[in-house]
Amino acid sequence: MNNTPVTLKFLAEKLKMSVSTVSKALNNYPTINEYTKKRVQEMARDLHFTPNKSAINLKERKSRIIGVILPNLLDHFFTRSIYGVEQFATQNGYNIIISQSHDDLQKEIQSANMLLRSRVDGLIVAISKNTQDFSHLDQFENLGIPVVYYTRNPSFNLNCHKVLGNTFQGCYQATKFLIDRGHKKIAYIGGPKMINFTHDRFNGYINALKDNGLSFDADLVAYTDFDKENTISAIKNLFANPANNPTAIVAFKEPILFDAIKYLRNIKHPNINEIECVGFGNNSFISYLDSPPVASIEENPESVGENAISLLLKLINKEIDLDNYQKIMVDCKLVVHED
Amino acid sequence: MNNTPVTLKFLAEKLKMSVSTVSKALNNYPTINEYTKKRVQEMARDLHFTPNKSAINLKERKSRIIGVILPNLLDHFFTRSIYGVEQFATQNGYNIIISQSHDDLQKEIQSANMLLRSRVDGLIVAISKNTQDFSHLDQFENLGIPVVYYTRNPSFNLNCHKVLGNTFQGCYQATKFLIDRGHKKIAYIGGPKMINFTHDRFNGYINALKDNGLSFDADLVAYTDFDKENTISAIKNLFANPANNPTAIVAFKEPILFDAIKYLRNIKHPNINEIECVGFGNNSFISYLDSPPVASIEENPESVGENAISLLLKLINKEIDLDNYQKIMVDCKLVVHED
DNA sequence: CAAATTATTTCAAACGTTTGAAATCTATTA
DNA sequence: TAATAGATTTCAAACGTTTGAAATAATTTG
Repeated sequence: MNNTPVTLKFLAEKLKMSVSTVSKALNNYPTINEYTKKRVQEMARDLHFTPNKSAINLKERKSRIIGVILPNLLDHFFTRSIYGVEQFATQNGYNIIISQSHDDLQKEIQSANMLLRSRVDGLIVAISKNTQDFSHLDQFENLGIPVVYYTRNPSFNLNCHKVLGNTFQGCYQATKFLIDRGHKKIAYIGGPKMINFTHDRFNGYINALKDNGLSFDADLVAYTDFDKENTISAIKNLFANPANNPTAIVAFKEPILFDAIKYLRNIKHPNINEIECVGFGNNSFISYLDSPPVASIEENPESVGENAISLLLKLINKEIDLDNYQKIMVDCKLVVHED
Repeated sequence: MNNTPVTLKFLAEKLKMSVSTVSKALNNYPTINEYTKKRVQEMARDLHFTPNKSAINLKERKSRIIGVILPNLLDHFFTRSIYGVEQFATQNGYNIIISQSHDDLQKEIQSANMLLRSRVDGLIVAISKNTQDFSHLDQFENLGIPVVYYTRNPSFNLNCHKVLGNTFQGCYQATKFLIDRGHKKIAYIGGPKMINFTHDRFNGYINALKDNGLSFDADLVAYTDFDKENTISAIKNLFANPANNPTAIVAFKEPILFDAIKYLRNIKHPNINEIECVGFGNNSFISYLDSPPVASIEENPESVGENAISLLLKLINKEIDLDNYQKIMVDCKLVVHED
């Protein structure tokens, strides 16, 4: 229970020298005598001196903290992306404070304000489902604190920095893959229409069809808002009319496929073993499923995170101007599941 | 791009009053005139004054930040526990900095040092697999900063605060559940022997057997270190001798069961549909499996997290003495999967 | 209306650093 | 050996708050 905190002043008194000498010695200033440095550094080590970050932040007018706001940590996409952010941030001497909005605008505003008070040097944010107004985030840019939107972003607004998964390319590739495997009737199950990239993915699907001489059939397309009931009914519709009879499915998200597969097994669909599925996610539990998806669209969340923090750091270091808005697309990778 | 930061001084100049009046007005001091308060607060709002946390921390000698060190965020147990921690911390005006050790001691030491520099007011930690030496964590307590170990903890050391899942009770309950369903030959697949609660869980299993008049059979017990190959071979062993022929399995972790189920299906085990499994986890993907576990042992990670932060806050507020070591057990709940 | 209260505001130091400028010490040069 | 240059150390202000003590203003009292 060492009560007196070990500060520069404390070290200075012990060593009978001034606070500035101690500070400079620890920061390896060239004007400080080598022997003095050695003495100071040894004493600092022995007494477990730990520089007070608050004091440094106050003095340097920065915090070396990056704020991250995201909907939640239960979604593997986000936790994996955090991995990339943390890795890169730590390497560059930054810490991150993660704050979950739980897809609630009020909570997101609270988080933003808290991070503003903490004087974060930059912000990485995946907005909540119902963020329409951005004033709580705009305040950062108004103060010169860079903001990078990643994944979930204000799609209509071009005047912000964005790092996104190239969801068009991912969906295109997946559809093409199924076409190459001989499928002619490929169904598409999309996500909620208000989510940014619902459209991009759909376009990837459409374009792949067109580029490969398949015609688009509206009856092969369904949407779900991820609600289980909703998903099931979308799937039912898709298979209701025997004229459709898709032999393959591309899905917005893998869990949709899991529901689809379960449904098809339940109704004992005659072609269950021929139907091939691909979805966004690459969930590690796939290998335990009985009729697993043939492939997954891996969104490389770590890479998305790393690109976001890397861009943010460039903005912080003024290597890129704040108003020189960047948009970075991170390619997806099709992972084929052998068995 | 507002360049001059809005500080108390800035407000004071605008309002032609002293910095202390402004400060006290914002903090609602009773000695400050109501009208003055109103003027100050309005100006602060209009100019988007945001108090500088570094300055406050420096002055108050605390950070209102709680450090959390955990192995990783990919494990749902931890992300769910974070939910509880964050919730409770935010309610009490604390922020959390999460740092992943990736089960690497060096990284854990780094994280600890970083959090020490950040002058966290308290620490919650789930230690890495190979943490034997605790000096990097002991420094916190030496400085009077409370540390609460949760889940993964130094089992041999009683002189520390701990919040743990009641893994004995969970395993007991699960085994009892299977016994009540008529099983006589219940296998147990345990985790790595060096993990703290491997023993507790095993004891839960054993005690449930004994308390219900079943004799313990060493042939029905296997261990795995979670490595896939290792798990498979453990399962093989269990079913190799037809004399064993377990009709139920209790597993240390659900993924073990997934492997087991997959294996049994692969080898077309004759009693596949009669074998009932229970494991720790309550993974949401269970519902998609073809022969899913009959029940899950839900460890209530949110509650574990909440208990950890709640204890930590009591230690910070000196409602509990630092050396009055606490051990809190959070009960598990058996979740039966209907179908 | 001066003195005593009470209400309100301001002063000034402190928290723990950093850093340019000034001061001091040491060694070199003429 | 005094002047100069170079090496090293110290001074002092600043970062943005908080807060007890001191100062001032406004009000009440005798």
